[in-house]
Amino acid sequence: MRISHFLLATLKETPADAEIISHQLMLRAGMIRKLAAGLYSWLPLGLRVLRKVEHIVREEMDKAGAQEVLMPAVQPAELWQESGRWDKYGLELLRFKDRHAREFCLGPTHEEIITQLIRHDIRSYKQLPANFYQIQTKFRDEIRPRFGIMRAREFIMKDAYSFHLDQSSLQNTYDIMFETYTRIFKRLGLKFRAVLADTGNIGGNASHEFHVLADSGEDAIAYSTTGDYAANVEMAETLAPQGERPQASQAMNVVETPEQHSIEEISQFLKVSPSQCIKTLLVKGENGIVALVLRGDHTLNAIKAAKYPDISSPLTFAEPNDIRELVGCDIGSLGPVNLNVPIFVDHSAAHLSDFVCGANKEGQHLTGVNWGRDLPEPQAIDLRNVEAGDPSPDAKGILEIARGIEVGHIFQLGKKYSQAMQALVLDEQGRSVILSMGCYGIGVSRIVAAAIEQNHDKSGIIWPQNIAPFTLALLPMNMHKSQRVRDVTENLYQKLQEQGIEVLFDDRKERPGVMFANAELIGIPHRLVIGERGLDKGVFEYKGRCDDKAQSVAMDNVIEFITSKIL
RNA sequence: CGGGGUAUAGCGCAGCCUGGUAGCGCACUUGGUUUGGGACCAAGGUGUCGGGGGUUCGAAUCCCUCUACCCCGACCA
Repeated sequence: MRISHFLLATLKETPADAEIISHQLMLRAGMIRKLAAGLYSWLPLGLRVLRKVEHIVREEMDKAGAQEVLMPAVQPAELWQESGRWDKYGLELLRFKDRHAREFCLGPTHEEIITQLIRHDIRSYKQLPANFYQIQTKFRDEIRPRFGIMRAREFIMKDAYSFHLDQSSLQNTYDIMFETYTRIFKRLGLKFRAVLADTGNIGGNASHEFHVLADSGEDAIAYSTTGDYAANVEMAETLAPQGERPQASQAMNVVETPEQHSIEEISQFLKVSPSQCIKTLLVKGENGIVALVLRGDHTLNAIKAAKYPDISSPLTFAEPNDIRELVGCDIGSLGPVNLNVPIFVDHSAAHLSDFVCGANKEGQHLTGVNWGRDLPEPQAIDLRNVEAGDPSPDAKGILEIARGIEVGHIFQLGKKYSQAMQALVLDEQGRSVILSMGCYGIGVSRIVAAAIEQNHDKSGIIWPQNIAPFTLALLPMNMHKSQRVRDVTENLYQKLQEQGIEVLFDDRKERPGVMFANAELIGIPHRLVIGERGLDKGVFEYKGRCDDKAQSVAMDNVIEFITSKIL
C-alpha cells in the first residue's frame, strides 16, 4: 500500500477526552473516530487490525469444528419475553418499536435467537453436538461507555453457542473451546490468563474468563504463584485461617472515641492494627437488614456475599436512615455486640480474639471483645476479597493479584435457555430431551484496544506481528530528489509484495522525521530505510519496532532477510 | 440514574470575571528554502462561539432553559 493512496489520519496532539493509552493511540494513529458516546467508526488502518483479529478467531473456531452463522442485530421482543430476560435485562437492552408498534431490541447477545433457530432445525440426537458462532455487531446501552473501543456501546463480538444431549458432551465442547481460546490468544501474540469466573447476567454454572494482562485492566485477577489456580477476584475463595482461635486475654471495655469513625481513624486513635479491628456493614437481606462483619484490613466481596440466600442480590447497602432507626447511631460506630439482626462473619474476623469494634453508640468503641463470651459464636462464611499473599484455595502456593482486561468468557449454560424456550430433541430411545447449552464469547474489537494497552511505548503502538495493520514500513529518504532512491525503492516495493509481504510504502514528500514518527506511532513491526547513504555502501537499513538500533542489510540479501524476520 | 465538570475553526486551547462585533498553536492550501527523527519563511482559507429564549443600543461574555459530551460510582465482551 502506498501512503499516497491511503488515509493515514495521524494526529500530533491527543484529543482531550481520551483517558487511557489505547484510546489515545487509536485516535492518534487514525484507527478510529468517535461518532457519539460509545459509537466509533473504524478508519482503514484500524479496520485492517480488526480484520486480522477476526481472521484468527474465525480460523480457530472453524478448526474447532464450530460452524459460522450470522444472526440479526434487531431482535423481536417475544423471544426475550419467552426467555424471561425482557424484564430482567434492564436498561442496557436498547428497546424500540417498529412502524407497526411491535417491540424490538438491539441484540446485546444472542442466546434467544440461536435457541429459536436450533429448536426448529435440530430434532435428533444424531445432529448433536453442534456449535454455531458468528462475528457480529452487538449493542449494549452501557450507563457509561468509556475508554474508546474498550467499553463501547456498539462493538464486535464473536459469540458461539453449543448444543448437547447431556452434560458430559457439554463439558467436552467446553474443554475444546477452552483450548481453542488459548490458541487464539497465543496466535494474537498477547500475554493472557484464563481464570475462574462469575456467570453474571448470562447465567449458568461453570465459567472461565480470558484476560489480557495489563496494568490498566478493569478487573483484578488472583493467581497462584506456584499452582494452576487463577480466578477473577470476584470469585476467588479465601481459606479459613488455620489453627485454633487465640484465647481471650482481655476484658471487654467501652472506650471513648470522639469523632473517630473509619477503621483507619480508630486504629490510629487506639494504637491497634486495623487487622485487630472489625468492621460491621449493614446490608439488605431477604427479610430485613443483616450485618456483615469483616476484619478491618479486609474488603467486602459483594459478588460472593450476594450469593448467600439470606443476603439480597445484587448486594444493596442499608439506608442510613434505616440504620439510625434500627441501631441508634451512624455507620461509623456499628459493631456486632448486642446487634439485633442476623450476623454473617467472615472467616478471618471470626478467628480474632480481643478485637476492637463499634459500640453502636456515637463516640464509643469496644475493646477486648471476644466471640463466644461477649457475643454469640459467629456463623463464619467467606465474605472478603482475596489479597496478595493469601494462600491459594487449592492449597498450592500463595496468591498474587494482577490486573486484566476481559476479552473472552466461556460458560456452561446448562438448560437455562433451552428449558425456558423448549428446545428439545429426541434421544436414542425416542424420548424428548431438553438440550444442554454452552456459550462462548470473544470481544473482538476490545482485543484491538487490549493489545495496545499491553504493547506500546512513548513513540506509539507496538503491534504483535499477527495483527499488525502492515508488516513492513518502507521508508525512502528524499525520494523526490534522488532518482536512484526512487528506482531502488519502487523495485524493492514490487519484490516485497510479490513475496506476499504487507508493505506500507511511504511515498509522500515528507521529511524523514515525519516518516519515522508515523511508522512508529502506527506500530508497524518492521522498518526498512532506503537512502543515498546506504546505497553508496550497497545496503538498506533495517530496524524492528522494538530494536534499540538499526542494522545494515546487504541489498542483494534483503528479501531473504526480511522473510526470515517475519516468520 | 446520583455527584462533579466542559461545550469557541478539523485537533488542542485562550477570550467570559469587568458586554463593544473572535484569537493562538497544530493541521490544511499555495510559493520558496530545507531534508536521516514530528523543519523554517511568506501568503491564504476556515467559525450557526452547542441549541432556544431573555436582558441590553450592543451578548462568546450577563440571566433562564434545553441538549450533547467528559470524569467519579453501579454493569459488562
